Order: sequence, then C-alpha cells, then structure tokens
Amino acid sequence: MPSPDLIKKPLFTVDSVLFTVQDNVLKVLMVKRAEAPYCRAWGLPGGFIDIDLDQNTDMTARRKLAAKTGFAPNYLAQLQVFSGLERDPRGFSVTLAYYALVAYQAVASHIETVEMACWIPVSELTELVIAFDHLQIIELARQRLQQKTLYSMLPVFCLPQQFTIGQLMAVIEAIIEKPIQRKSLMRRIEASEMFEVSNEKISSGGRLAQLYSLKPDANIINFERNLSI
Amino acid sequence: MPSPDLIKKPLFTVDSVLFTVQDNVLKVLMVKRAEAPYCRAWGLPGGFIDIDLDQNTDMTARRKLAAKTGFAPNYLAQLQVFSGLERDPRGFSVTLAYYALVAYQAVASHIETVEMACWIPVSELTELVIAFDHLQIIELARQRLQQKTLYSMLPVFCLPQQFTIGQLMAVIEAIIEKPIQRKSLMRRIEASEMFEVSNEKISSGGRLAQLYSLKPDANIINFERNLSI
DNA sequence: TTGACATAGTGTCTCAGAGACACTATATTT
DNA sequence: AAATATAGTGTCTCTGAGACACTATGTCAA
Repeated sequence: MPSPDLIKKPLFTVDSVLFTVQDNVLKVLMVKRAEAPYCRAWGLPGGFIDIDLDQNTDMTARRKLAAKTGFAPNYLAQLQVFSGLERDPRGFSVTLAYYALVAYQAVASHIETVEMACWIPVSELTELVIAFDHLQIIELARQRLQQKTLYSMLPVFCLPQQFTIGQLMAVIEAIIEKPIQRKSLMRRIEASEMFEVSNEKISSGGRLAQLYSLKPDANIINFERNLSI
Repeated sequence: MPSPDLIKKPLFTVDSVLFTVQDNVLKVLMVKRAEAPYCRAWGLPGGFIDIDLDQNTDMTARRKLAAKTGFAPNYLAQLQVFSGLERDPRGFSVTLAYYALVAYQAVASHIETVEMACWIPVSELTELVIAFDHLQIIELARQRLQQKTLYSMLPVFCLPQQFTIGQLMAVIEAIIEKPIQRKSLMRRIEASEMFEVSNEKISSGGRLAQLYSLKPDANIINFERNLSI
C-alpha cells in the first residue's frame, strides 16, 4: 500500500509518437500493451522516468524508444503534456508526449515477440483499439509535424543520411498530404544553406539524381513563409 | 519521512510565465519566495497540482496565478517541460512551464504583502536573484512569444477588450523589439477577419482612433508569412 | 480663429519568395 | 534510335511585407 503522500501524487509518464515514412505513407510506431489497463490494446511506446537512468525526460523518451525498437530517433522534440482524471482509469495522470522522426527501418524483432512493436499507417489507426487518449496525442503530433513541414526541412529526419530531392519531396508530400512544387523545394534547399551536395549521384529510373546530406553542423532553420496549404 | 516509493518519484510542479506590456515595456510577473530553497529569491508563480482542485495542469496554472495576482490570464498555453537532477537542490524535478498573457493591471496587493508579486521588466531580470532555472524558462517563453507575434495576433491578449491599432502596434513593438509598419498591421487585421470595429472612437492626442475588439467567436489564426525580423 | 503639431489611416511602389508550368538534361527500356 | 521516366532550370504570375509619401482629423497654443 502506498503512503498517504503518494496517493495524492499523479502518475507521471513519458510517451513518444515516433513517425516514419515508408512507401510514401506516414506511419507511427505502436506497441501492443501486455499489462492492464488496456491490456492487448495498442499504445504509444513510453513509461515512467527512472531517476537513476535518466538525466531528464528526453532521456526517458529515448530509453523507452530504444527498448522497444532497438534504434534511436533522428529527431526528438516535446509535443505537449496531457493530464486529467479521465485519461487513465487508475486515476489522475500526467503524460509528457514527445514526437520523433526516424528514417524507415524494420523494428528489431529479436528483442521481443514480433507483435510487440509495429509501424502502423496513421490512416489505419482508427481500425485498432488504442489505449488511453493516445489517438488524440497522435493526431496532435501529426498536426504539429504537418505545420513544421510547411516552414522547415524537418522531414529530412525521415530520410537516410544521403538522399535525393525526389525522396525529400515524396516524404514531404506524404506528411502534408498535398503535392508540392519541386522548384519551391529546390529554392529552399539553396536558400537554407543547410545541405551539401555529395559527389555521388544515384539512379532512379531516369536521369541520375544528385545526393544531398545535412551539413554536419547544420541547424534546422525556419523559413519566413509557409508552403501553401 | 516519505515512503521509499516516493523518494524515487520526481517532484512535479507547474509554473507560469505571465507577460504583460505596460508603458511599452514587456514585463513578467515574479513572486518573492517565502520558503526554501531559494528563500527570498524571485521565482515564477506556480506550485504543485492539487488533484482535488485541478481537473488538469491548465487549471493548476490558472489557480496558482489567481492566488498570486487575483486575476486570470487572457491567454494561457504550454511552453515546455524542464526536468533534471540539477535544477532543484532537493533532487530530480520536473516542471511544466506555461506562458500567459494579460492586459496590464496592478497586482492585487490586498491578498498578501505588497512585495509578494510584482511586474518586472524582462530587461531588468538579470539584476535580480532568480530561483532555480526560472531565468532560462522566462527567456524561452520570451522567444516563443516573439515568434508567435511574428505570425499571429497573440499580442491582442496584452490589451483590454477594446483597443486601437496604435495600441496593438505599440504592444507588438514592445514584444519583438523592432518597429513595424502600421500598414502591415492594418492589412493583417483586415485579412484575419478576427476583429470587429466598434462604433466608438477615442482620443489619443491627434485624430480620433477607431476602437477594435476580437469577435466573440474568433479563433487566433496564423498568417502564412512572418513579419520581418 | 488659426496655424502648428500629433496621431490615424490610405495609396501605391518595390521586393522576396511561393505556385505554375513549359522547357532542357540525361538516364533506362524497348 | 525512339519512347519514356525522372532530374533539374527558366521565367511568369501572384500575394503579402516593407517603405514612405500623402491625406484626414483631432488637440493645443498663440
């Protein structure tokens, strides 16, 4: 039985919405829950802070993601805190949600059973039983990702270290669900000065495509205008 | 003495950076701490969630602000969570920081001693002893406020319900610390369709100024371009 | 009463960058 | 060699921010 003090403390957890783009489809990493509440439902990877292991909540998010998938996100940022009495049957709870991006790779299945962690297209989430308010959290994360895609180059974090304009364009279009102009993307790549051209080109069914990569020290800058919605 | 379980739990608090603009100066509400740690230093208004009083963390922020000032913010939004072992001498701590805007009004001094809560110009914060990492939190909140001011009408929440373009312009300039073009502001007011013209005008030392107010159901929209930095 | 001044608000030009889309370049496939 | 596919460029339009001169209308002082 917990102490009286403890009863008054809310549960505090850290959850992450890890996005990737595979085959031009935006997908989210979901984990099949093994414990109550919402046992056997799908939920976001996450858990409790471990004060001995985690320097801060960012580390909690990274540790939990690594435990479920075996890899580390290319980009990780805070989304928002969700709190309240209704969101967890155990009582008042507080969740710090992160959103993260990674270049597509298969989930390491050797860690746990194959069913444990899985990429799910965001458009198919409604067909599943989702734990807690995680569907809302994912929806908000998607909106934030879409917004940032309109005024930054965030989607590069869904690509491998070297990539072509065509790949970047495809990933952006998968995220914002609208076609964009290749020309606009080229202008932004030029203007941002964040990228360097490789001396390699790769084949893609037509003229060879120039490979680009993020400069080692590059900051992700924000443009002053959005792409059109 | 807390239970062994409790020792492992981080301290979780909610703090708010409440901004206002008075006499063309951006100010922050600071509270003089009465308890350790950082007794007698200045800190952000905030405190612990009270599960019996607060439906969620937003309510915690509002409750604590009301307790210190006697009024409610016009706008309140999450800033970011700050966490770690070093930020509080008592051990690992987690703070959810909010930022908020209010039209200037004197802090209700009847609630506590006059010195308890006080508007401090952000430019003068470095002259004070500030508790914890609250200076960093305020700095991040200021940056967020500046960014949002470039692409939204957020600064209206620093003004009374009815206001003139000149007042709005002054508040924006106090926040971003740059002059802006009245014409650009007029265009945005027109385009946003968020405001309605009053049938009153007020005197301001020259030609009478049109009074505007937010439409009752208006959402704060985001513009697709920033004002120039 | 009138003229100086202050603040409110408009007209209109320039400029940057997004959208559109035709055009060129260069690979693969048949 | 021709068809086709993808990469990349040239250039026009369009929107909205910046600049700034101009008009409008109030207050105040002589």
